[in-house]
Amino acid sequence: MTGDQGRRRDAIDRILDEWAHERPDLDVSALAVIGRLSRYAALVQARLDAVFAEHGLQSWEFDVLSALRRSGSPYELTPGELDRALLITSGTTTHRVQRLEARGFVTRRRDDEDRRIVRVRLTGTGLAAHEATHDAHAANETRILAGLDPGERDALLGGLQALGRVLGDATDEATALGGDAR
Amino acid sequence: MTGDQGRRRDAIDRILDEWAHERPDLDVSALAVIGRLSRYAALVQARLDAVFAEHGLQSWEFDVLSALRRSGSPYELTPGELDRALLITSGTTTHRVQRLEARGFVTRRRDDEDRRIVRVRLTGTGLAAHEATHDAHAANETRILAGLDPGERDALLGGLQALGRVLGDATDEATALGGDAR
DNA sequence: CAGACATATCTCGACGTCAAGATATTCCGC
DNA sequence: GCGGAATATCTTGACGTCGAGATATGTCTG
Repeated sequence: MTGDQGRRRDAIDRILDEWAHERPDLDVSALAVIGRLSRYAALVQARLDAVFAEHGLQSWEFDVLSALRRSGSPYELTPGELDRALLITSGTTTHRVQRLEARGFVTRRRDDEDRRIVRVRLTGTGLAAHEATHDAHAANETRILAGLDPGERDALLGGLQALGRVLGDATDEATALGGDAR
Repeated sequence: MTGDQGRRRDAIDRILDEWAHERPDLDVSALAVIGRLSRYAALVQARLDAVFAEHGLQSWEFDVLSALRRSGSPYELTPGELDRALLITSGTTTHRVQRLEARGFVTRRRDDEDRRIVRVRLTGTGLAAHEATHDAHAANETRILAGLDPGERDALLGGLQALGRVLGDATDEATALGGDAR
């Protein structure tokens, strides 16, 4: 039902073949989707990492800088906001911010109104590091998808949007860990 | 061009909105795809992890057991084959196999013909652990996708297959790290 | 206004992974 | 059959993340 006539066989096809041989009774159609989602996300991430590395950044560094940048002037968020934006735990945020502070990319200061709150703010250096990397990163993302024809690309986007709906990824249901967008 | 009329807005839409406000000149259409790919892969993984945890397994444990199981009787692979099947480094494989051996799920032995090679074999206990978890896992994957209508699901699968082609994920080009399929 | 609860951040220890290189074994060309 | 290259696995140290809980501050209720 999914017309893979003539398509080049990939690593997931081989896994499906193995299951078909070992357990022909199984329905592997969900695996065909979820296996690819997982695998291709990892392959794409590796390609993104390569460009970040060329600019002397780790993915996690770019993620934080990007979250601050897109929040708009004065490029400032609290650790809690970073937790939620990046789907990471608070301990991870503390650690990330410490290292970005050490590189001079952000500053930290207590809020005076509510002294529980910390304000993490992009420095000029941090903004410059983001700017210097962002164009190459965006071009990289565009290049990765350039091999898709418009129909395929729309299908992928539409399918992912539907998946997002199913996963309940709407404003702040904030269930889980890992992953992010830059 | 991608008709998101009436679609519920998700976390990626909010990120795109922020960029549209901060840098209206940017083309964020690739981010709309790749951001979702990354985020949803992580959200799906969290759901899979939950079922593995109910069965006393970590994802990485199930991954290894599954690779051995689907390889067919005698359920035996070398560490190198596991590296390639699971997209992990050899050091990680050594570590994983040691811990699975400690749990009694696999055995390790040197090959007699070629003493560089190790044979990692599923034990009865390991096979049982896989069997006990596999059905729930498969049902979980099916359930995650159950909210998609057939057209959406085909679009997602087709889009991912096209992406796989673009990423060059064909037999053993083995570029990168992370991710896997179960 | 005291006490209980809520919120925000940080600390600590454990874990899984990677990258680079060490070791052991086999293959190959001469 | 010897020496160097190739292959397979393991070792080591560093790193990023998590989960649970500690600390500090703020809010609300009676």
